[in-house]
Amino acid sequence: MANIKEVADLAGCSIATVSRHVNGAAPISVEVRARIEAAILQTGYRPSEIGRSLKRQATRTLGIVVPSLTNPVFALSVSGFQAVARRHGYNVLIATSDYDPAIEAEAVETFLGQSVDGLALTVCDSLSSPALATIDAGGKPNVLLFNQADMPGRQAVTVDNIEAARAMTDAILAEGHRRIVFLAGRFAASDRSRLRYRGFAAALAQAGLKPPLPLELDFLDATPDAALQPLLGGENRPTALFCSNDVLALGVIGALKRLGARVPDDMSVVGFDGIDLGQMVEPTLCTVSQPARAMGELACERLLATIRSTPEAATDAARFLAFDIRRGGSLGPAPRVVAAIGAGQDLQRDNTTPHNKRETA
Amino acid sequence: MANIKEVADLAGCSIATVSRHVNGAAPISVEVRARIEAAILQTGYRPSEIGRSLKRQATRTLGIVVPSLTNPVFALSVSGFQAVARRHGYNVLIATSDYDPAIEAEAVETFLGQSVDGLALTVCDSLSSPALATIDAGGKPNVLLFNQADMPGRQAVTVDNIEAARAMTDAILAEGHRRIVFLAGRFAASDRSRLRYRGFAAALAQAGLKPPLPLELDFLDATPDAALQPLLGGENRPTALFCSNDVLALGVIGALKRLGARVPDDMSVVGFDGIDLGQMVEPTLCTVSQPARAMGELACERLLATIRSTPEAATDAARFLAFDIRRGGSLGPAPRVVAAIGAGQDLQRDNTTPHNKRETA
DNA sequence: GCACAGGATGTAAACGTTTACAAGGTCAAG
DNA sequence: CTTGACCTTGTAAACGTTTACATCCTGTGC
Repeated sequence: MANIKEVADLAGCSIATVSRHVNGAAPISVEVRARIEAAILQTGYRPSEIGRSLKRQATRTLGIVVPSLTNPVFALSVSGFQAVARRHGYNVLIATSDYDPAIEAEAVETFLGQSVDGLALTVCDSLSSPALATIDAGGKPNVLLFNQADMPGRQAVTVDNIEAARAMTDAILAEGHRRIVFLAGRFAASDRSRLRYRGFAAALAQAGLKPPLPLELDFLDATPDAALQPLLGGENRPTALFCSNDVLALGVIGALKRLGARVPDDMSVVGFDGIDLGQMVEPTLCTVSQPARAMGELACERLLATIRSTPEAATDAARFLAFDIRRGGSLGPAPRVVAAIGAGQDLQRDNTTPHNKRETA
Repeated sequence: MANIKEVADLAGCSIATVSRHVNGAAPISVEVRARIEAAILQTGYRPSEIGRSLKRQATRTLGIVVPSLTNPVFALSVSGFQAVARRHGYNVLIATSDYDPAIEAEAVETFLGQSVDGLALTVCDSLSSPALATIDAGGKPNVLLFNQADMPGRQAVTVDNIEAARAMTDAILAEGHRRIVFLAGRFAASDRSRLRYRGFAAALAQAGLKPPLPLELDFLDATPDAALQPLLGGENRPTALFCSNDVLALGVIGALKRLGARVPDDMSVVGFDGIDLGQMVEPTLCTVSQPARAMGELACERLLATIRSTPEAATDAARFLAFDIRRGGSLGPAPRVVAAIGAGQDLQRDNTTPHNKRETA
């Protein structure tokens, strides 16, 4: 509201002097300083960052685009990103794409219009993202988050999705499972899902098994019961489900319970991400844990380093972070006798372990 | 990068004409239009929002401050807020206060410096918030989210926390519980917690019971086991716990299980917020559900209405939204025989309901 | 007594827009 | 032919800063 000119007039000096005082850019005589301070107090003057940005050609603002905030793994990374930005005096503009490449591109467009100093992105598909192309064209500092680098030189903060999924699949195989199905939420709209499936398929192939096609579930549908039903019948039903992320896995576990299946006795379920919630449910969720908050923090640090063109940043731009196969009650040994799940299940149980034994033991 | 002048020079016209074309503000002859479009394509020109903002004295940017993004109830509201903002062509700056009034105030300060057009806030304490005072001083459009209005005329999107907690407490009492403890996360840093406690205490008093003091847990501590232990011994232990929010409630349920208590047979637990996760765990969480996403959306709509000074907005500025007492398996009847919980519990059980009966029935 | 250093302040341009106002042109009505 | 209406375009000011450059003082060293 009050601008620098008002303050200057009130203090009886020029706007340059006020600016210098506000920025501590030059020594100001005590008398003038006192008058300026009084004027600032009286007018409630606050320097306009937009005036500054215009002059400085830098906004001290970063943009971050994620598919959604309702998946804790993204919320957590945004949280870390924002915390680091704040610590360095940067603001954060946020946008969610809802897994839609068009919205994603539009968000990037908007952010570029806002002259953000840099961008962090979790895109639907790093290989075909129009958003990424736009950014590259403009030469804005940027970093991928959760996506893997689509080209050499691209900064990316992520785990190796293929290797992680392979390791998790090996863990499932080690429990004796032989029929495992990969469930994906938004398979088409997530390159992470596809990479994880590749790791899954590779592990199965290495074990001499033919990997079944992934089954796509719309995980915005809170009750995937109907979609799951076909997996529960027959002698050849799967005994384990690899869900492409934890939110999906928790939804699937809930659906399985409603359908009368015990997890993990009748069906093992594993996820990917390592959200906290997975530790709170029973059985606890077996999953691939990635350090989401730290990833958001690191993405921000890399981005700031790039903006300040600290060369150190570029060094291991795309090196993978460590993941962790987190054991949990939702993965158990394959049942020795496989029975169809559903009505009449009680008669067919071959395992009478109490539900909570695993956790309270 | 490229600015309007470059485009104008390349197109052989004045910057005013380019501006008019970009904004569709006036008819442009076909030839000139073609030249301008070519120039824009060639230069990759994108109008600078910061130049616009300076001229227009409006940024089309909103700020939102919440305590954290890791609590789904806030993440969800931010998500709704951002979606509505986007739909109206507004950007969103985000900040998290981590329940610290100082950070909260600093964030508001920063946002004002950025000349946001309006602010949505979930403050620690609406009655003593320095941030709120700052905003009022500047006269910026603003709306509280989850906080109740601290003064007449303040816009606030929230449920009636006192009434909601009272209703939930009545539901607990109706199950026969007589010793109920209120557990709060960050009691000191959340006016919502305090209001909910007041409703809780009022309901108990009305039932002729003396409300015990609230027990404060640091819910950032993932394992509140030690803090909970004292509540589990003796004949006079509580049989129900009212947690001030769902995240805390889920943490408490997890801890209780580890400590050997069955929920709800040995101990009932209820929460507040109605996060989706509560429906995925077993037993499902009994809670007060508030429509977090819709609240974020409404907050944004109210804010935009205020910015455009549509009078309609001010009408029911602070009217409460409806809440919903969501039944769930975590609230059961009070045990007829109360036994201490811990080692040897198996011998003292007076209720042999299978763990999952409630859900699969 | 003079030159010069250095401190404090002012002047004005620049950053990228939008827009009031002015001006030029074309055309139709009188 | 003149007038005015209307369409298209240009000129220049304004938005709020920062900062190079200029200016004016004061004081010090010779």
